[in-house]
Amino acid sequence: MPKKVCVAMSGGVDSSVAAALLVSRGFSVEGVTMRLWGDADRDIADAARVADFLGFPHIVLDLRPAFRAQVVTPFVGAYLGGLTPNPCVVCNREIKFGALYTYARERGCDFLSTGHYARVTLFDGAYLIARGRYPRKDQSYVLYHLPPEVRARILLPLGTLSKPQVRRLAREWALPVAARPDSQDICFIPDGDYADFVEREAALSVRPGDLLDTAGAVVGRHQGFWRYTVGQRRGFSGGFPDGPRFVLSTDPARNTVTVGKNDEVFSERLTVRGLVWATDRHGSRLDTKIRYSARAAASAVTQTGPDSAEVVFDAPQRAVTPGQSAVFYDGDRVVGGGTIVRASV
RNA sequence: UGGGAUGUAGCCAAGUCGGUAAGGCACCAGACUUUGACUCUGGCAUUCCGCAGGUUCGAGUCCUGCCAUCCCAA
Repeated sequence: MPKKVCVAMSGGVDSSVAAALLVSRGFSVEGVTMRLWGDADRDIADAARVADFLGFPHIVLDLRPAFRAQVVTPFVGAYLGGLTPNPCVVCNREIKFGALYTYARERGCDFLSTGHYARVTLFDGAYLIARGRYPRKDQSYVLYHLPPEVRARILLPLGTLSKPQVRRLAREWALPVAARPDSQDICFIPDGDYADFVEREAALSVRPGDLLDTAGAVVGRHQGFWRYTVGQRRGFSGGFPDGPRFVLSTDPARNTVTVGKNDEVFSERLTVRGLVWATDRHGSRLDTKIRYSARAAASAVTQTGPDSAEVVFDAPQRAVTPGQSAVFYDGDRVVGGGTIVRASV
C-alpha cells in the first residue's frame, strides 16, 4: 500500500516537479492548490493541468480568510508598528504547514510535500530541517519554526536539487508549466509596491516626517516611516553631497527615520523573541542568519528567557532588522530561531 | 554702487596652456530575489556651463558689459 502524500501545488515549476518526483517514487499523490489572495485562476488551472498530466487528483482549498487574518493583517500591522515583517515565514507557519497541513492530515495523507529547496534530516532521533544541497537556492530559513510533528511528516523532494536541475527535469518530463517564469516579490502584492499596499490596507496617505542623523539633527524629509527599513538607501529627498545615507532605525510614534553612513548600519548583537528550538542538542556556538538572503554568520547564542535569546556575532552584521527572523544553524541543520526585536552595537 | 569671492544638471562638484562638459548624491530602467532591503549593470547637461555681446577655425575655459548671491568694511 503506497503512502499517500498531499502536494501543495502553486502552479509553478518547483511544486510541479516536486509532485512529479513523488509520483516517480511510487507515492499516492494528491495535489492541492490553495486559494489565498486575489485572482488565482491561472495558477489553479496550471496546477490542475499538471495533476492531470501526471495522473493524480487535484483539489482547490480556499484559505483566503485565514490568509488575510494570519498573514496579510499582521503584515500591515507590523509595518505600522515600525517593523519589517517577513510574510513568507508567517505564511509557511500558519498556512502551508498550518492550515494546509491540518487539512492534509484530515484527508488521510501520510505526508505533506512542498517545492521548498530544503531538506529534512534525521538527527539524534528527531527530524530537523536542513539547508538545501545547493546553497544558492536554500529556503530552510523560512521553515525554521516548524513543530516536530510537522517536520516528521513532510517531504521536500527538491532539497537535493538545484534550480537548473529542476527546470531541466520539468522540460524532460514535458510538464505543462515547464516554461513558467519564477515567481517573485510578495505573492499578495503583484506589483511589488508594498508601501502602496500598506497605505491602501490601512487607509493611510503619505505622511512626511523628519529625517534625523544620529545626533538627532534634522537632515531631510521622508515620506512616512513605514516606507523605510533598516539598511535602506533610497527614498530620501534630495540626497547627501558626501555620499549615500542608510536607514539606521525608524520611530513610528514620532514618525522619524534616523539615517547614517554605511559603516553605522552594522550591529554586533541582537535580541530575539518568539524563540523556538528544533532540538535541545545544540551548543551555543551557532551560525545565525538574519534575513532570507543573508549568509549565516558565526555567533554565540544565549537563551535569556522562556522565549528570548541574545545573539552576539563574531563580526558585526549589516542591517540587523527588527521584524525579520534570526535562524540558528548548526552546520546544515536548522536548530532554532526567533524574531528579531532589537539590534545593538 | 569701498573691498573681496562665487555663479557648471534637483543637490555637491571637477574642468589644466581655449579644442569640443569628470565624479558623487538623488532619480529612472533592468538584473538579482518565494519578504522588505542591500548589491550589480545601464540611463541621466545632443545649439550646453548666470545673462548679453566680443576675440577665435574653435570658448565653460580669453575680453567687455550686465544680473544674482555670499563675505568683509559700514
